[in-house]
Amino acid sequence: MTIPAPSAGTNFIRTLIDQDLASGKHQAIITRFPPEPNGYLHIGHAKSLCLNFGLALHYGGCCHLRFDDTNPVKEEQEYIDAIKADVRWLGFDWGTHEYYASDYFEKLYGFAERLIEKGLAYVCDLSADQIREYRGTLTEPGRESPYRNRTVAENLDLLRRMRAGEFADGSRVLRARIDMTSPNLNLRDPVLYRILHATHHRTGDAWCLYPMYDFAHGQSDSIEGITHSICTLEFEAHRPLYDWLCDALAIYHPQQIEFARLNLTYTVMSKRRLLELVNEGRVAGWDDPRMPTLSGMRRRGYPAAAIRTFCDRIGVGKSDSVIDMSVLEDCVREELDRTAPRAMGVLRPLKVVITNYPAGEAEQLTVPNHPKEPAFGTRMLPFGSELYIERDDFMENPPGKYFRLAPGREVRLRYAYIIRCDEVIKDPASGEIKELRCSYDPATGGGETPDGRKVKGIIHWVAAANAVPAEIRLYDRLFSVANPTADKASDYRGTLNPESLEILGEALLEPTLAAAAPGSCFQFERLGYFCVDAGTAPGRPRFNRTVTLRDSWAKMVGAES
RNA sequence: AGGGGCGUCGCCAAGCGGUAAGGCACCGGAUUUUGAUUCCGGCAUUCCCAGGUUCGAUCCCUGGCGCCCCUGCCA
Repeated sequence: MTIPAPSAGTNFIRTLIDQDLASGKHQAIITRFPPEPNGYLHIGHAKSLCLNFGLALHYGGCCHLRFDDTNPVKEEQEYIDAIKADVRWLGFDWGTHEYYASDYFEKLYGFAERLIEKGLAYVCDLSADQIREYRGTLTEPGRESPYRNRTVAENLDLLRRMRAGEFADGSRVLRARIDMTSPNLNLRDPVLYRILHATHHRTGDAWCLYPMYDFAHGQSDSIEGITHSICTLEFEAHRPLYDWLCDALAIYHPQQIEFARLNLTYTVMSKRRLLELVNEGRVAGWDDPRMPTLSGMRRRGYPAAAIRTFCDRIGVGKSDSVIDMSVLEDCVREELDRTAPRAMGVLRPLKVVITNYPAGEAEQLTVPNHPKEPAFGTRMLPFGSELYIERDDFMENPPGKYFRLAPGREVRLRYAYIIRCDEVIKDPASGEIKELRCSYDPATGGGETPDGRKVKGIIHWVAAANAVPAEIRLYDRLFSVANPTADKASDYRGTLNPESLEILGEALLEPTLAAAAPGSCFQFERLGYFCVDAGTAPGRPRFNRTVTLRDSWAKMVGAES
């Protein structure tokens, strides 16, 4: 596994840590990545991963992987396994530092009793609806619960009986005793524990009492000695509670720091919505190549290194932002240009017969696997009298500046000869072009043009004789609008792009591609980067298009229409 | 409306009182057996607005305006 290089750029969090190190507040830093195992990781998590692990790498500190598993009704082992696989794939190593909030349940419960003993928490019998009523609103203060002044002894007794399973779900909760008039609603006696008779994926039925996020997260940070607890902006209003709890319990007090979560154009980034897309069958699963999940991107062919570069490039700040998808695609192209061997494949084949090439004969061309990197070596490419070219590379009535094949025109077959189109054969009934009759110039092999004539167009091709039939999946943006959730009046699903997946069943590839291993990535010359799908069947490969090449011709044509 | 944040180029983002980095996108041009890559050049007299302090302000002060988050026994 390649070791990710720590980011070169700086940000407000690094500035803050530099100060903490300089002032002697800390000698070393410990961060953590705290996913809840209730879904798969997405590119937004990658930002957090790169930040937290990157900081540890940069400062020679340590980053813990901690599962925030305090809600048994939503969490599953499947997600834990998937999350660990994704973190590893991204290139990060948590060593022995794999933790679970559920490992701290006993300790957390002890904290609860400590709070009660200090008169800082109480058992409340109000229903969920009543608690909401008592909480007040953004502008009006809340009212104190009638159970707020129970004695320490009574609270302790009740909490113990809650733990013992004497009460039904929802009948009682443990609350912090803070201030019902606080302008920060999180401080209006927040719920710390709720009763949940549910089987936990790790602790089984040992508990029927589960801590809320606010009473688990900061405490777990404290237990692990986290120095900088980095979370997203929406937890900003929780920070006063985070601080209050650490102080009330008189435990080690980590510093919570918030940053802006990642948003990407043409996709959604909430686990709830991604789960909906999966459950409603709008995509083929969490790892559908159109999904912004790490597993989806991996299947799509995005290299982990490209995702790390992306996270570096976008920076870390506190202002809400939406990153253009082109930034990610640029990172993917940059990485793949360096690392992907070249190959030839025809997506939508058009038959070409070379009339002056001896029928039945063939030759083997030796061609490079990378235009700039000799270390990639060479491979053999068969050439014969029957070939296939891309339908797009021929036009009967080409517009100006089109320099591919057209009747009477010449074009070079990449790494082979120059051919001229002599005849167009059509289906008499439909008028569809069935085949091209061309002649080749034997003197122009290997890139030679002895007479110095100019042939601007170079196209890719595949020899018919040994062509490998393949299925190619073309992906486009999942949504057809840049910000699917911007319009709060309508459902984001209405903006799903109906053309986000196009399946091409008749593609033809050069022979070497038949044996390509699942997951391996190639550049199909002039088309884009493609990777062998994880679910590919032997004998008939299935490729996913990772990303197209930049295409200034398409841009020019698109601009005119 | 109460509280907490944020506002520098189309999208991100440096900048921390001394006269606006960088990336993506976009537009030119060179090289090229991928209309790819690479390369070279262009792209904010201006930092949400208005006042003020200062020799000097994107950076400090005051007042506006705009956007985001908070009323789960989710995280």
